[in-house]
Amino acid sequence: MLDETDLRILALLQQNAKLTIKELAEALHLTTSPVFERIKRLEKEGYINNYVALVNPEKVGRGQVVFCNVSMPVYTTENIETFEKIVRQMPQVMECYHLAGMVDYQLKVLVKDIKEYDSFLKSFAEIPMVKVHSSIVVLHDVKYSTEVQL
Amino acid sequence: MLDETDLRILALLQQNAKLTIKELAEALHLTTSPVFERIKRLEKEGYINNYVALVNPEKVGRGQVVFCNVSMPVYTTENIETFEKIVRQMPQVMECYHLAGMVDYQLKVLVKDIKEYDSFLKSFAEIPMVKVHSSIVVLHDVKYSTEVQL
DNA sequence: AGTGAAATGACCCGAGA
DNA sequence: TCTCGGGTCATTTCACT
Repeated sequence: MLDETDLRILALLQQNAKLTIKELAEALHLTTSPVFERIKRLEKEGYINNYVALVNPEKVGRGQVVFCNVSMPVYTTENIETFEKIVRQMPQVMECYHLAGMVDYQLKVLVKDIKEYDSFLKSFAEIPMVKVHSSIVVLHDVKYSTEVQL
Repeated sequence: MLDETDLRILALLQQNAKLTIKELAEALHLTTSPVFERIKRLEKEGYINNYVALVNPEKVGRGQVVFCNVSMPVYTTENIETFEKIVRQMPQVMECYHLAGMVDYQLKVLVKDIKEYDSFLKSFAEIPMVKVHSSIVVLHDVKYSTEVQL
C-alpha cells in the first residue's frame, strides 16, 4: 500500500500543508512529478482526508474547553442515530466519542467561557434521549495535535 | 480586530486550506490583493496557527482512540512541568488537558488496537509523578472537527 | 516509477485611486 | 483598503527512460 516515500510525504504534509511540491521533492531527493502523483494518489485513496487551516481558539474567543459526559438511558438504534446526527451539527462540539464506559458519550465542547457553556448545556438539555451526567472544565491545554503517528 | 471579511476567510480556510486566493476573492467579491494581504495579516497576528493535512487514522493503522485519565498525587510545579513536557513528546498522545475534576489529566491516545494500548500503558507506568486512574476505550468516533466556530 | 521540459495558472508586489 | 497589471514561481501534463 504505502512505501517509505509515501509515509514521509504524509508526515511532512501533516506538519505543514503549505510545503510546495518542489520543497517536498528536494527533501525526498526526487523531482516534482512523482511527488505530485503520489500526493494525488494519497488523496484519492483516502489517506489524506482534507487540508485545513488551524485557527487559534483563544484569539477568536473560544478558548475554554469543557468535556461533557452524557448517558443514554433508552439505548436503541434509533436514539443512537438521532443523537449522533444532532451532535454532528452542533458547532460548539469539536469531538464526540461513543464510549465503552460508565457514560455513553463524551463530547469536547469549545466555548468562550463558563457562562457560554451554561447556555450550551441549557440548549443541550432539550435533547430528549440523553441525560447530561457530568461536565469537566479544562484548566489549561497541555497538548493538541492533529499529527497521526506513522 | 477582525471584520466580517476576515471571519469569512478564516471560516473558509478552516474548511479547505487548498482554496486559492482567487477562489476566496471571488467568494468575497474582492480582488486577490486584499485577500492575500488579509491572510498574511491573519497568519502574522496568530489567528491562523498552521496549515495541515489531516490524515485518516484508520487508513494508517491508528484507528483506536482511548482516553487515559491520570492523577498526580504529589502536585508540585516541578512535577507538573516535567509531566507535561513528557506528554508533549509522546507521539501517541494527540491531546492532553489539565482538568478541574476528580482526575488531574485526560489524555487522548491514538493506537492501532487495545494490544498496542497495553504496551503504551506499560511505558507510561514508568513516569514516576503520575498514576493512571482509568482508561476509557472508544467504541466509535461520532465527530471529529478542527473547525472553530466564528 | 522515475526524469525533464513546457504550458498553465497562482502568488506576490508594485503603482495608483 | 481597494483595483489593476505584470514578473516570478509552482503546479500539472506529457513524452521519454
